[in-house]
Amino acid sequence: MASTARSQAAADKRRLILDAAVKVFARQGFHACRVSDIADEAGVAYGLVYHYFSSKDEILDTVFLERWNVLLKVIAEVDRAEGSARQKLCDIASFIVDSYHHDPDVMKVIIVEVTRAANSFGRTHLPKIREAYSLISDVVAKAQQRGELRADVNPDFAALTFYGTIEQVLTGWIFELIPQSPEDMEEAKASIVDTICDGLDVIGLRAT
Amino acid sequence: MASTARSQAAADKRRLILDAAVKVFARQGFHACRVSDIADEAGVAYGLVYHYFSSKDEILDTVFLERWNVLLKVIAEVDRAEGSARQKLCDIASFIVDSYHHDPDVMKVIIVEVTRAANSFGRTHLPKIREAYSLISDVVAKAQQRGELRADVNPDFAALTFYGTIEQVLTGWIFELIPQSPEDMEEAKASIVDTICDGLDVIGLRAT
DNA sequence: GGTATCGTTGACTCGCGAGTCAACCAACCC
DNA sequence: GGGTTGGTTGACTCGCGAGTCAACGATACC
Repeated sequence: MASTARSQAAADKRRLILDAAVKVFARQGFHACRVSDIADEAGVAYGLVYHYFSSKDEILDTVFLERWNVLLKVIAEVDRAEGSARQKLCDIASFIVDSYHHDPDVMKVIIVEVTRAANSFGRTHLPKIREAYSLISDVVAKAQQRGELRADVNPDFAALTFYGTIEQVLTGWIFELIPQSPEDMEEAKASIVDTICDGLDVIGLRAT
Repeated sequence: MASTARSQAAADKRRLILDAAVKVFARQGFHACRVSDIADEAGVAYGLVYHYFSSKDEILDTVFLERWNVLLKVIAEVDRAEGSARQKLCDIASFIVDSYHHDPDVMKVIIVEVTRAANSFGRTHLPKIREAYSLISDVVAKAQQRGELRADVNPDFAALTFYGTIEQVLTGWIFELIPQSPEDMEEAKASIVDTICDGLDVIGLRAT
């Protein structure tokens, strides 16, 4: 109904600008780039950006929320499903790694400009970011109740470790500190979960 | 020799500005604050800041390097000392946690404005930051050779997990996501190492 | 006590880039 | 085909804040 040729074209333009913004943010960083860079990348006039978005900030907010809400939905679904804690954590890690594999730019922007940008957008979106921590914490807590995971680790702390490791791995890829071939990515999924669940100690050395 | 009353006073002023900058950076963030805020906080004239530092950036660089070099020295010393891997990792975690306990503002600035600021100062100081990863990786690798830690975990990956967890915990404290009484901090030291070394799984569930 | 040195001052410049706006144009409607 | 709506344009404004600089003042040295 609201889908005349005209309003469809408008929606496309908005998408076009959003996608261009992701590219530019990923390439130059949010603060280092100018709004004119986004307009140029999208091939539209400067002013049009302000027709679709009220500010430069709003563009980044939109990029972040669009993707983060998907992540939250996926984690919640994983939590509700049947399966072991290890499987669930693996599913979550896999989804994030696959997201990066599929579209490195969006993930780079989200992590570098929001999640890790504690003083600017990270602060604004702290509640949203905490939701993810909290959902992961739930997965751990439930598994502890089933006796599947050690009960003597604070589930919030476990969530911190799990998410922290994933973020570090993605950051490593983003800044080319660690290899990132498709095989490396596949391996990382397992490594993350194994390290978190099994620990670094050799078997048998484990403290009671 | 170079320690006339005058040059001593000059060194003190430099220190004064540096300390004021830490306070201001911690309170407002590097980008959000103005150089005049630093001058005000230090109780000196605007221009004097530029007598001691060539730019706003150089102030943050100085704050970061001063402290980070201490960290690198400590990790290297820990690595050289006798002791189990668990003890060494605990020493490193303790040093970082104690640093935060002793002077939260400096650590906040280092983490928020440099270490986590991947697109601005994090990029500039990447080599320095990597040194820390590399030193931690060495600690793990040596312990693996002694048969003390599992050999099937990439030591670089282990370093990522270890440092990532610590950074997340400090970030949690900085943004008041997790409790940070002196007892919490003491407990965190042990929790970090236990979780990393022992894993989340209940004993016996561990994969071969 | 005269003068060179160097710390200290704060008003000023200057470039940058986010956001505005008046005009323009193309599709749709009657 | 005249008019209305709504997308599109890009030159312009405007505030901000980093960095400059000319003048000032206190200490050291002879």
